Amino acid sequence: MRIVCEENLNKKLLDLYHQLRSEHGTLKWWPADTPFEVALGAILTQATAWRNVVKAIDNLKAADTFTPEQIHAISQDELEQLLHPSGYFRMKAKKVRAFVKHIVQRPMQEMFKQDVPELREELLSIYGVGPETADSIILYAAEKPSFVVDTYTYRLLSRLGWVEGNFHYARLRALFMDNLPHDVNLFNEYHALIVRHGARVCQKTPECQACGLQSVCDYFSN
DNA sequence: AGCCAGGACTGAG
DNA sequence: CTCAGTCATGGC
Repeated sequence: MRIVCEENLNKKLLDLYHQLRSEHGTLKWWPADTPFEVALGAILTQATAWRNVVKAIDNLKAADTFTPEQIHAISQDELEQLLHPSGYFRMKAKKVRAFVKHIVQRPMQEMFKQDVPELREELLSIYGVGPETADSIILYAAEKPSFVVDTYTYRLLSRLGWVEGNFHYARLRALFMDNLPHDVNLFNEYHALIVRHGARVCQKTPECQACGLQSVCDYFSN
């Protein structure tokens, strides 16, 4: 992946942000009540529709198995059954177990005392936590400025013609973080808007030649 | 009836 | 390091 146009990326990224906001409003993510629920959702939503994640989380709540300690106490088989509707349930159970094992020994609030680079490294060291999951936890649970990138982000920028080539997480994240103020609320809303845009608006229809959001397409087509 | 969803890990070249 | 294969359910 390479960045096509380097100049004025700062302004372009802010313009795109405001276009998305005018289209979708203010979202104030993440759909969860606690930092642990954010992390759980971040792992469960890997390559999975959010509606299926909700089913799994509801199962955990209904079984009164929703604290790190409670999840840590049950078996792999039991966890697999509860996570079943979220897909990849064997892998997800393994990942969730690795995560709770880590934070039972070292609570999230302790981890969150670190700065972003150290916190990110620690999260990445946990089995099942890759770059997007780590950044989601940092931004939406720890509330520290680490930009979250996903396939929707790549599609949008790719269709706008700002990047070319294969998806590259680190370069895409750097594109945002090197050209925007490190503001938690800005990063929060920006990623949320991109996902909302991608999931609800940007369909792969023939008429969607660019990104699918008409105002964005119109605005950046000149 | 396919196609694909807010990825990460593994092994091969 | 780059990349295909693997994991799996449920909604449209």
